[in-house]
Amino acid sequence: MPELPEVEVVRRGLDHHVRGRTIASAIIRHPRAARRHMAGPEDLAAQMVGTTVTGIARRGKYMWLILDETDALLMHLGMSGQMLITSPDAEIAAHERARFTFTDGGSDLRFDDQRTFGHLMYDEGGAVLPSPIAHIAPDPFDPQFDQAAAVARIKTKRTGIKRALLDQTLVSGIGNIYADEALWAAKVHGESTASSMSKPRISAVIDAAREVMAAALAQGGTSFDSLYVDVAGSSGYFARSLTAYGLVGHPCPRCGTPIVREQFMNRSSHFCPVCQRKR
DNA sequence: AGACTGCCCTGATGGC
DNA sequence: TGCCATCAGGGCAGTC
Repeated sequence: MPELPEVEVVRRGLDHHVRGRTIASAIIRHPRAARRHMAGPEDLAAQMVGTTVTGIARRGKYMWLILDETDALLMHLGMSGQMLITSPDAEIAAHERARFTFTDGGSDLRFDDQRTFGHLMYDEGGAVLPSPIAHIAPDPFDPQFDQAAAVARIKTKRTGIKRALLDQTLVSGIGNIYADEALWAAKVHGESTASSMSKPRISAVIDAAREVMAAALAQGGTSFDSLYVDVAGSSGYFARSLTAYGLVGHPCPRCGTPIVREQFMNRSSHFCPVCQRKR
C-alpha cells in the first residue's frame, strides 16, 4: 500500500539508477498497465524509445520520469505496484506489467504489479506537472504546499476529517495507513466533521501527517509483506513503529486502551476509543 | 455542486 | 483437502 513515503523511497531509487540513461526499448506486457493512456500501450512504448531520463519528480502518490526535460512518463503504484531495477537477464516475472531497457545495456527498469491498480501513462509536455494530475493537490513536503490554504479548504468540507485527508485534491500523499496514524497522533476522531473543527486543530492533523510520513521515510517506508519494496526489492521498517493502523486489540501507546477497528469507506479505520473522541 | 458509493483486481487467509 | 467468503484499498466514474 504505497503512500507518499513509499513512493518517495522509490523515486529516490529511480533517481539513483535511471537518471541520465536513454531508453532503448519499452515493452508493455499487460494492457491494463496502460489503461489510462488513451492512445494505447503501443503508443506509450513508441513515445518512450530514444528519450533520456533527465529527472524523476513526485506529487503525492504519483511520480513521473522527466524525459528529455520536456515530457513525462507518469506512474502510479496503486496498491501493489513496484518499480524494480533488475538484470537484463532476469526472467519475466509473474506479475511483470512493463519493462524498459536502456541503450547502455545496463540494468532494466521493471514495473511489477500483482493487483493491477497501478498504471503508466505518457504525457507530452508534462515535465513540470503532468496534465492528468493537475487536479492533485501539492503534498505536505512540496515547496508549493500552502498549509493555510489547505486548512481553509478542508474546513469548507461537511464530511469527516479522515475522508478529507484521503481526498487527494485537498492534500495529497496520505492514504489509509498514515491517515490513521496522523489522527491518532493528533488525538482526533476520523469522523469528526471537518467544517466543525477549528483551523488550528485541522492544521495540527496535517502537521501530524507530515511528521509521521517523515519518520516513515527515514525508515524506508512501511512494508507489511512483499508487496511494497524499494527498487532493489527490499522492505521498509516503519511497520514496527505504527501505533494504531492494523493493531486491533493492542494497547494504545498513550493510554493502554485497546485499539479498535471500524468499517469506513469499504476499508478500515483504526483508532483509540479513549484518546480519539468524536466531537 | 458537493458528498458519497461502487468498481476495478489478485492472492492470502479463515471458516466450514 | 477443497471451496467459498472476506479482506487489503487508490482513484475515478457514476449516482444522489
